[in-house]
Amino acid sequence: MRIGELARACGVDVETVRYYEKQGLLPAAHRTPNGYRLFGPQHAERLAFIRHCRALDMPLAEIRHLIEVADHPDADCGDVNALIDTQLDKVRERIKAMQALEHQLVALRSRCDSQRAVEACGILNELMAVSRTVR
Amino acid sequence: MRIGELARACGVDVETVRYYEKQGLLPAAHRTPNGYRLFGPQHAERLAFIRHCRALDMPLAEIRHLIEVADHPDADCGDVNALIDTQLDKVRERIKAMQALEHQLVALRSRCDSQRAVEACGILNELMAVSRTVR
DNA sequence: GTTGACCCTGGAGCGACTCCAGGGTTTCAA
DNA sequence: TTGAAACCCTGGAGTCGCTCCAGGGTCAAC
Repeated sequence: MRIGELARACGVDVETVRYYEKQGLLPAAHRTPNGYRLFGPQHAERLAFIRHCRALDMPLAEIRHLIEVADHPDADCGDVNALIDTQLDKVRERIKAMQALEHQLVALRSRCDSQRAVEACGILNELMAVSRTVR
Repeated sequence: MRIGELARACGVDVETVRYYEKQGLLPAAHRTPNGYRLFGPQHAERLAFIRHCRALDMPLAEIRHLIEVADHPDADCGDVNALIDTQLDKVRERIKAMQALEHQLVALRSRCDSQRAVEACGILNELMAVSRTVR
């Protein structure tokens, strides 16, 4: 199949497919005589695998690692477990930070609920006041 | 004060201060005869303001907007409210996505808890299986 | 006089794309 | 047969918010 078909099948942008190929995450496609890329089902499978990992917010470097491991069926899978654990830790940390952020924004938002002059805006005053304490 | 002192006072990297100045978020500093930047307390206040907004994960463009609004005390503060609301929506959406991610990763991790050959690794098998359904 | 801490500029690098210019090819219909 | 739309190619620049680097200058203390 051509690049557009592959991209559509996996819900990816055409440019992204080319990017993955350039980065070596996707094996280089065959070419038609006019230079168009030709992909097979194994490309689609790998692309879907990459997208699934990306949906889990793994960086490309880790996905590359995972692919390498998967290509050596005799190796030990401890690496994979560790990788998932690291990823899980990162995600949990980010959730915590985001929730703290949410609380701060809610508190900030409650300082001003009406349309007034900027001078009297509770939000701006709050932001400014915090700045002043740091000075 | 010189750039290092300002940076230390606000817990920012020196490079970051120069970056903000170049981006026009911080007004251009005065210079000593030898070319060193000289900052006043109003610079420190604005830098702290920027950092506080960044801690709330606002993009620099929005902070720039906020600064412009704050510089016109007669304007209406509805913009500020809307900006905070947008920010809050974004953060909440990201929290939801991150939580879904966490669940997926936990489910994935539970598929393999021992050190076995990659071939039998539940995690890799799961990732591959999902890829296959997309094909 | 030399060591170390500080300052300057301009430019490159990060991650994961996304977009663009400037071309060629295929497919379909009028 | 012509022409338009949809597809494909490459190489390179742009995005965001920094961070780092090379290659220099300045200044105070020992």
